[in-house]
Amino acid sequence: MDIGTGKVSPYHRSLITHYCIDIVNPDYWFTAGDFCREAEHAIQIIQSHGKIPLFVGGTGLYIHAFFYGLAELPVINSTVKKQLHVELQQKGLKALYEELMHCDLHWAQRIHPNDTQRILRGLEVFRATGIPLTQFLQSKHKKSNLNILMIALDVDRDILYKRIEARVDEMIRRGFVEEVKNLRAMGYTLKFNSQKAIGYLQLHRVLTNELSLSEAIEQIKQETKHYAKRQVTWFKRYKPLWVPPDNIEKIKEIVFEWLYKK
RNA sequence: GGUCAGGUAGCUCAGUCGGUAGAGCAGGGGACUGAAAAUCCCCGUGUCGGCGGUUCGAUUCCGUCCCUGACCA
Repeated sequence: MDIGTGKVSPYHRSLITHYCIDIVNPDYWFTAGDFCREAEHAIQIIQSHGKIPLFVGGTGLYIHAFFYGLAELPVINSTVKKQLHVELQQKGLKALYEELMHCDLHWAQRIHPNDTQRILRGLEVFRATGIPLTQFLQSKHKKSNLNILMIALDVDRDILYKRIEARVDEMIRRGFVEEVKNLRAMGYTLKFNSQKAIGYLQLHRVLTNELSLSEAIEQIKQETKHYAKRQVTWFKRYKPLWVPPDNIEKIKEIVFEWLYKK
């Protein structure tokens, strides 16, 4: 999964060591917890070389989980998850939400009755452990020892959206469809979570004749714009330093100023 | 040229038996504790094509003109 993920090129990777890339296969159910452990490990290596780690990316939950803590939670048995999906089909979401109100009222009140994913999460934790999710959440540990500088790239929305469209067109040009064909040939179909990522999902549907290529491209562009908007919402919350992305000198200046102040 | 069907929110369309209108999508804002490139919440005034007429009152009825589409010449 190189093209559709916008993975850093081998050339750039030869210049700067990147961590947490190519660490799992497409059949692995990667989680925020996995990310925190991998990132922690990477940080230790980087710091042992006397260097400063840079987190680069846009997955709001992963960043949040790493810097602001994640509760200690056991891995939930996948049969519990599968059972819940079956029940969702049979009984409907309302029934599951009502069950959640009985086993974890605090969680149920915190989330919206339409929020399928969080309803399932609350139930799977309770069913697997007998303990409400909200009780686990009280035990999170903060990484307060970290001194971080958060920089966010500030681009006008209409320019951002135009760049997203160009980026998707470029991915297609570079052989994104072929990449998904190859994944299918290796057995990586939509039953794997990794294949539900923006772009992969739509192209799998093209290859099963559920979508035309042009429809898929439009959808990928649209979904990416929505995603970018959600990322901006995450970042705003941390009150980062917003910098013009093309002004490298300005960014360097900010970073050095921060380093010396430290 | 004629007949018919349309012209309503950025787009696709509902609707008003006459009391100035609402859905989906797009767009904007927000939430976010192991699926997160996910999941979900909130936000809808627009000469209802133009001009006349009828009416207390017209986007709605009538006339006329303009535009689009289909069909007939």
